[in-house]
Parts: sequence; C-alpha cells; structure tokens
Amino acid sequence: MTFPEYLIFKTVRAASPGVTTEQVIAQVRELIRRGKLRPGDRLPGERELAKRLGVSRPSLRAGLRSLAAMGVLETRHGAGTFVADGPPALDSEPLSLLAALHGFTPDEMFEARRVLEVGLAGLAAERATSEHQAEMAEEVAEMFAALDDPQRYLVHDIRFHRAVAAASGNPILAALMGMVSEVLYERRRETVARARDLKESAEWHRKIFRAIRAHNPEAARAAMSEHLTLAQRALASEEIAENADHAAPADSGERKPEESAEGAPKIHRQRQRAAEGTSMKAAREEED
Amino acid sequence: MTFPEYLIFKTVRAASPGVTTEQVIAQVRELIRRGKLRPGDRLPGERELAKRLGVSRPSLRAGLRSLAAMGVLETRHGAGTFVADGPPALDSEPLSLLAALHGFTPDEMFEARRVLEVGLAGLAAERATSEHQAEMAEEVAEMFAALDDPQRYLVHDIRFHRAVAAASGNPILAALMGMVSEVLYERRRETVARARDLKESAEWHRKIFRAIRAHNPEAARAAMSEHLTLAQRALASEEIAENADHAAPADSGERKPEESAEGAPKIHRQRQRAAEGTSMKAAREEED
DNA sequence: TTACCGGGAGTGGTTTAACCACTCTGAGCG
DNA sequence: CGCTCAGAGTGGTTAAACCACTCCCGGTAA
Repeated sequence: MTFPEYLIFKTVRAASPGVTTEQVIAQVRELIRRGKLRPGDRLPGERELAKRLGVSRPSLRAGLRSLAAMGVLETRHGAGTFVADGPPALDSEPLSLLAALHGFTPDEMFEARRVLEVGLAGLAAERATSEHQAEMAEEVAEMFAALDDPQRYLVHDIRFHRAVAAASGNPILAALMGMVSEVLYERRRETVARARDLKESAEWHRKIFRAIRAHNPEAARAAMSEHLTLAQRALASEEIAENADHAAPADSGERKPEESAEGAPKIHRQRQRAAEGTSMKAAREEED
Repeated sequence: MTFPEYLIFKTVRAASPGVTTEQVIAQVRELIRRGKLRPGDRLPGERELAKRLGVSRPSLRAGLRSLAAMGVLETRHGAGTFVADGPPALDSEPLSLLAALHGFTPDEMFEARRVLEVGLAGLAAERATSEHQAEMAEEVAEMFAALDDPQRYLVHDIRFHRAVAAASGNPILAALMGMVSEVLYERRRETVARARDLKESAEWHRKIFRAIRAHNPEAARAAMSEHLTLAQRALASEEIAENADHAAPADSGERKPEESAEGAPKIHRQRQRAAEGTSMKAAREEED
C-alpha cells in the first residue's frame, strides 16, 4: 500500500536545464540544503524515486552514484540508500588521486598537514573541554604503553591527532585534516614496522597535550609544529631505508611488458578545454 | 581499423572482490597511480572500454561517473572522457553539502579559511617568485581600480588570494583553500552588492602583498589574519542588513504546502551502521 | 589557393525491461 | 520463548536500441 503521499520529490523534467542526471543531483542537493534530508535518512526505493522524479532508473542511479561518490549518500545493497551520517568527513580518495595525478611530494603533504594541525592545536588550546582533554590524555597514555608495538602505536597516534581536531571545535578544519592525514597514513602504514624513536614521538605528543590542557595556544602550536617536523624527517629516513632494501622500484611496475611498439602513446593524448564536475570516494577505517 | 593493440586496460573480472562497478573504479585508479593515465589523456570510448574490462556499458559508466564526481575524470558529450587537467583543484560541492548537512556556521568556515590562508601567506612570503609577485601586484591594482564596482572588485579579490596560494608553492594547501573559499563565495556573491569599505579591504591586500614581496612571513601572516578577521566581520554585518530587509526567511521555503498530514515523517527515518564511500560535485567558475 | 560549411562517423546520454544478489523481517516451527 | 527460513523489497547488473552532441574531413565556392 505504499502511497505517493507526502511527495517531497517532485518531477523535475519541467524547465530544467542540463542533462537528466544533473537534474537528479540538483534535486537531492536542494533537499539537503533545505534541510528536508538529514543525516541517517533513508531515501525511497530507486524504482519509486525514479517514477516520482520522472526519470528512468538508470538515470536516477547515475545521479545517486555521483552523490555517493561525493560522500553525501551511502547505498547498502539490499537495504536502501541513506544520507551519510557519522562525524563530518571528506573522502580522501580525491586528494589521493589528485596527488598521484600531479605528483605531489610527501613533503608538500606534510607541509599541508602541519599548517592544518598547528592551527588545530592552537584552537584546541583555546577551547578544549575536560572531556576532550581526557580523551587526549588517554591516547597519550596508550602511546606510551605501545612503544614496543609500532602498529598499535600508530593507531593511538592517529586517534590523538583526531582528538585534538575534535577539541578545536572546528569540524571543517577537522575534516580537512582527516583528509590529508589519511593520504599520508596510506604510505606510512607500509613503513611503520620500521618505526624507531617512538619514545621521543610520544614525548612530543605529551608536550602538545600539556600545552592544550594549560590553554596555552602558542605553546601548543609550537609543540605541534616541532612534532610534525620531526615526524616528517623520521618518515623520510624510513623511506630511504626502505628503498635501500629493494632497489628503487620507482615507476617500473610488475606489469607485463605488453608490447609498446615505439614510443607510441598508450592513450590518445588530446587537449581539452576546462570544464566541470568531479567526485571522490574512499574507504573508511574502523575503530577497533 | 581501431585495434585493441596496446591494451593497458585488461579484463578485471578474474579474482576481483566487490561489486562490478568498484572494479572499474579500482582499475582506473591504479592506472592513474601507476602514471599510465595523465592529466589531459583521453580514455577509449565507453563501448570499447567496457568490452576490454569485461563489464557491461552501464556498469562501466557507473564507475566512470563516480570518478567524474570525484573530479578525477571529465566527460564531454560527443567528445569523450578525459583525465582532469588544469591546476590541481578539489571540488567544493562535497564540502558545501557537508556544511548543509551538519549545519556549519559561516564563522567556522571563515576560521578554517583563516588557518589556511595565514599559512599560505607565510609560505608565500618565503617563496614567492617575481612572477608571482607581479601577479599579486596586478590584482591589487585592479582592486583599487574597482572600488566603485563591488562585483568586479570581488573577482580580483578572489584572484589575489588565488595568486597568494599559487605563490606558496604548495598545491595541496592551495586546493584546500580553494575548496573552502568557493563555499564562502557562494554566499558572498549574493551580498556583495552591499559591500562597503572596499577601500580599507584593498589597503589590507596591499599590506599583505608588501609583506610577501619583502619576504617577511610574520608580517604576511599577521596582515592576512587581520584582513580576514575584518572581512568576516564585514560579511556578518552585511548579512544582518540583508536579513533586515526581507523578514527572516530561515527555513520556510516557497515550496507548495503539499499536505503534510500530522507530523508524519517525510522520509522513513532509520538508523544505519557506519559504512563507506562518498563523493562530491560542483560547478567550476570561469575567469571573466 | 584559401576559406567556408555541410555531413557523417563516433562519442557520451538516455531509456526500456528483465534478471540477479543481497537484507531484512515476520510467520511458523521447534 | 527462541530459532529458522522463506519471501518481499532493496540495490546491482545486463542487454539492445536510440538520441544528442562534437569533431573532422572533404567538397565547394570565392
């Protein structure tokens, strides 16, 4: 007896510019902006929604997929389509691919992270509540307890920085920091086994925590900056050691030779004019 | 005579987990990470690509659409699908929707922007080349020349900040700044007509420029911070004036009454467990 | 020779209709 | 009372066909 009763979704065909799929996106986007759709909400089924909007199901699906790639929607096979909930977060995948596409260096990534985290540390020192302080203290303690287990240490390292971000009270900066960090951690997970000097790292985290607890923004910023500079240096040396093991793999992959006669371009190269549209997607990690 | 000669794209059906579409995404992602696909490259046609990967065309399209929503690909009707080129940029749409979804305040957005731009200004002061300095000087001049034309002023305002970002030498921070700024400018475009005190704003930009030219990071950071604080205050007062005109529209939209019998939920509300995937999309703006 | 412009080939965009795979729920059974 | 499993409803995939748009190339006229 499902009835098209309260029809928030109205046919969108009339007087709408652009391609059909764009209309679907625009429709859902407006519902979100108007507050009609809130985190956790479940959308009507694709068949019904397509009927209501006056578009075919594949077109509807294309639109929903774009929104899903943007992190706005989540689809669960067999269950339905939902508005993303959970803490505000931006997908790291677009940034990761952007990095691969334009050859961002780890140093540039670290620099971006330092700018963000130093700012976050300063804000956290101004605003951290006792709850946030307790969370940071907890993670610092866990780090000291995991000095002999790099993998476990890394988990609490990440959580500490996440706690600082939360304590800053600025969800946008926190989301940006998370996005950048995730890309960096992708690389770090591979070399973390070689991590050394965890003790010194833990000490720096404690220093940051104490400055935040003391509500001393300048000290917090300085400590965070110093910590990240050291971490960057440590990571660089680890990767040098890594590359020393198996001779520089660089770009030569384990891809089959696959005859590439003369410098023939693998793909038609062709210039294009500027345009629009983008999206991103990534995998979330769980908390133990 | 198009021949499947150098087949970079190999069938992906064998031993691949997850849904079909994900395999397409993973395949293209890997090609990008391996450097086989570079900005500006044109992908094979959808029909051929689908055949090579061993998936149906709709599935292939779904994957390509996700990547397009992430900003990695660009499709042009009648022309083809291309790897995004141009300056590294992140789509602002996901952030914009995230803001609508979680109710970010303009103050929070401005704070995020200040952290980013103050950092960028500091880096620019350390590294700006004479070309970058010339660009900034040009925009400052244009701003002074457009004091009586808020719309035109705004254009050069945006360009100045973009120039500073470019001068910082850090494309990641520049992309993040652009993403945040774009969301802010969406709102500002509406109230810019009321802009006042453009003279003072221009003076601050000049101050920032002079600090960067003098390679004085601290002065550049301070000037940028002050400028943004003032801009934030000005925007706030503009919006107050704006709301004073037409009585607070707030949430009540011009949507038809459309019977919403009893507080019935418009959409089935239903909790869900944490998951993954996201995406975003937005429109690029052109240069005059 | 040069400039224009028309058409066709090839591209992405859309639709239809059907089937598959997964999830959730509730009726029935133990 | 608790478990199980079948069914309904969900998103995921495929097929084949057609439409709309771009681009380029060849013919034509200046």
